[in-house]
Amino acid sequence: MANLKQLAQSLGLSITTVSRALDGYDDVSAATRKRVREAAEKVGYRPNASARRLRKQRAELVAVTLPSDPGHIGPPHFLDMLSSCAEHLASAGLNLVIAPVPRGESELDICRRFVDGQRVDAMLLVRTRRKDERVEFLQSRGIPFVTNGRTESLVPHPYIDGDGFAGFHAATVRFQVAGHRRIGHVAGPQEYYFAHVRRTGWKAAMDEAGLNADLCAEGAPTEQGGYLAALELLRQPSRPTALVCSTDEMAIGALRALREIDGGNAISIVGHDDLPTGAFTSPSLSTMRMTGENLGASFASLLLRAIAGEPAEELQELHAIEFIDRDSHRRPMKAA
Amino acid sequence: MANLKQLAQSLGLSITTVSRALDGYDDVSAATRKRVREAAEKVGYRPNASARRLRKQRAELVAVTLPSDPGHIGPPHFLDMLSSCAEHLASAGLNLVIAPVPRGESELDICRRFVDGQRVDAMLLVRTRRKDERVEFLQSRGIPFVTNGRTESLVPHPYIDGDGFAGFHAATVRFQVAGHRRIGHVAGPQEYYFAHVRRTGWKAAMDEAGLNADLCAEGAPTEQGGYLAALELLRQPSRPTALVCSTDEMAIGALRALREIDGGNAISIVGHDDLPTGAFTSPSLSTMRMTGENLGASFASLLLRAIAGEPAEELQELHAIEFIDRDSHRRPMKAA
DNA sequence: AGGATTTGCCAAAACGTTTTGGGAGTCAAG
DNA sequence: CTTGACTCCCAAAACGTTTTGGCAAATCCT
Repeated sequence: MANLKQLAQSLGLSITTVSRALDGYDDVSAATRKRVREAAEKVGYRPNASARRLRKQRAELVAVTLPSDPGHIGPPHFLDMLSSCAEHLASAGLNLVIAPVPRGESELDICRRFVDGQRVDAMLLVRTRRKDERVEFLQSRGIPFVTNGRTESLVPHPYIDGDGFAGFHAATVRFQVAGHRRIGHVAGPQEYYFAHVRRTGWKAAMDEAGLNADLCAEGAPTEQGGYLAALELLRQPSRPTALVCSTDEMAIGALRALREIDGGNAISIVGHDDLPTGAFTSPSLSTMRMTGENLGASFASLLLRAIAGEPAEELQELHAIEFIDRDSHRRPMKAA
Repeated sequence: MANLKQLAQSLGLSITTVSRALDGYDDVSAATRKRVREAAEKVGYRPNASARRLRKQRAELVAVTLPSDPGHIGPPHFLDMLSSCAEHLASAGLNLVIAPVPRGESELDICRRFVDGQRVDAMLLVRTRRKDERVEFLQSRGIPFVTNGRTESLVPHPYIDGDGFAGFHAATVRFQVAGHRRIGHVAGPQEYYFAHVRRTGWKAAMDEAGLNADLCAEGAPTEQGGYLAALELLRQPSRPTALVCSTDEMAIGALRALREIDGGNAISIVGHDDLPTGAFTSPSLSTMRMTGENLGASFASLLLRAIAGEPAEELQELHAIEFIDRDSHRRPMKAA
C-alpha cells in the first residue's frame, strides 16, 4: 500500500535517499540505510512494479507462446519445465507469462503484440518450424529469445534442442543390428524442425545400410495421426518389421494399428519423448528422450544471458538422445 | 518503437487527441479519428504497457501459483486449462503469469510478493487446503482471486470445484450395490480440501450402509503414496474387496500393490481425475472426473467478474462428478 | 588556514500513458 | 448582437519509480 513518497515523508528523508538506501547505494550512510530498510520492512513496502518497469524501460516479463494446435504441446513434462523455468527467471526478477494463441490469430500476431507493446524483455518459443516466421520477426526486432528446437534460419539464434538426427539414426541402426531390413518411419509434419530432422536421421541410417527408405508415412503429431500413418505402412505389400515413430503419441497410435492388424506381436516399435503413459501400454513402449536435467533452468539461463546480450552462438545447446528400453522394440521377429 | 508523442507530432496533433482518438472517444471528430488510426496502424503503434499500467493503476496481469510439492499439479489437462484460461483473459487485456513456489518459500510469500508489489490484479489459486493461509491473506488484502477447490474459510470466496463428496459417495454406493462390503479408501493428505471431502463422501456412504469405515489409509497424492497406502490396507486381516482412491495417480500405485499381492484380479478399484494413462493400465482404470467443459474459460470468467467486483457468493461453481467406467471397478469377486 | 576531497543528502527530470478541466471556434436560437 | 449549446481539440497533472547532477557540510591534506 505504501509508496516511496509516504515512506520518505514518515522518515523525514527525501524520496531519492529512501530509494537509494533500499537499493543499497553507498552514497547513503550506513545508519540511514539501516533505518530506511527497517522502516520499509515494517510497513511491508514493495516498489510498485509498473512504475519501476516504466522508469527502467524493462518489462520484467518473459512470454512463452503456447501453440494450440492438436498435438500442441510436445514434451511430456512441459508444465514442469515451464514451472522450473519460471522459478529460475523469478530469482532474476523476471516473471513468465503464458501466451496461448487464440484461434484465428497466428503465433506471429502474438509475438507482435508482446514485442511492440514492450510487454516483454524476451520470448520463449516452442515447437519450432523449419522456416519459422516468429524467429525471423524477433530477429528483425532485435529482441532476445530462445527456442525449444532449432530452425533453418540463416542467422543463428539461441536454442535448446535434442539431437534428433543422431537419436533416430541410432534407433534405426539398432533395428538393423537386430536383423530388421524393412524399417518404417512414422513421421510428424515435416514443416516442424523436430519431425524433419528425425526423419532425416532415419533415412540416413537406411541409406548407409543400403536399405530401401520408402516405408515412410506422415501424419499429425497425435495418437490418431500415428494410427493412420502406421495403418498406411502396414497396408504396403512388403510390410515393415519395425517402426521408428517421431513421437510417443504417434507410437501409441501405431501400437493401436498393430493390434488391429496382427495382434501387435510381430512388429517392433520405438517412439520419442518418454511419455509417462508409455510405461503402461502393451507392449510397454520403448522410447528415447533428450538427456539433460532441469531443462527449465537451462532455458531460464539462456534467456537471461540472451537478455544480457551474449551472442547467439554461445547460447545453443544440443543434447544427446538416450534410449529408454522397454518391451516394444524387441518383438519376436517372424522368419523372413 | 513509436510512442504517442512521436505519433502526435507526425500528425500535427496533441498527445491527448491522439490518445483519445485511439481509444474511440467521441470528442474527437470522426475524420481525425480515422486519420489517427490509420497512422497508428501504419507505424504499428502499440501503447507502452508499463506506462498504461502505471497510469491506470492496473497491472493487467493475473498470477497462478504452482505448487512444487511432489504430486504437485493435480488435474491431468492442467496446462490445457491454464492455456485456455490465459486465452480468455487475454481477450480482456489480461495476461496470465505463472508463479511457481521456489523451495524455501511458502505460497504465502509468493502471494505477498505479487500483491504488495501491485504486480497483479487478481490471483488464481490451485490445490487448496482446508485452512488456506493464501486465501486468508488475499481476503485481508481485498484482492480478487479464484480458487480451484474449496476451503473451510468462514468468509465465502469464488471457487470452482468438483463435488467430491457426492462423487465418492456415489462411487462407494456403487460398490455396495455390486455386493462389496469391505470397501477401503486410499486417501490423500487430509490437509487438502479435495482429499478431505472425498474421504468424507466415502465414509458417509459406509456409515449410511451400516458398514465399517475403518479401511482407510492416507498417503502422498502420488503413485508411490497410493502404492504404500494400498499395501497397508491389503495387509489388514480382513482385506478390502474394493478400493476407492482419492486420485488416479494413487489408484495407479494401488494397482501396482494389487499386482504384487494377488495378481490384481480380485479387487475392484476406482480413481479420480481421468488421467490419460488410466486408459492403458491393466486392468484399465475406472475413474471419475468433474463435469463441465472448458474450465479454463470458466476460471477466466470468474476472475474477470471478481475483478469487476461481483460478490463472492455469485462466483462459486460446484460441478457434478461423472464416472468413466473402464475395467478396474468390476473385477470378479471372490466368494466371501 | 586554505584548498581539495569525500560524505550524505536532495530537487528535478524522465519514463509514456490516461484523464481532468478547460478553451477556442462554430452555429442556432433568442 | 448576445447567449447558450455544441464540437473539436489541447495543456497540464498524475501515476511511482530511478537516475542525474549538484550542493552543503564534514574531513582530509599540505
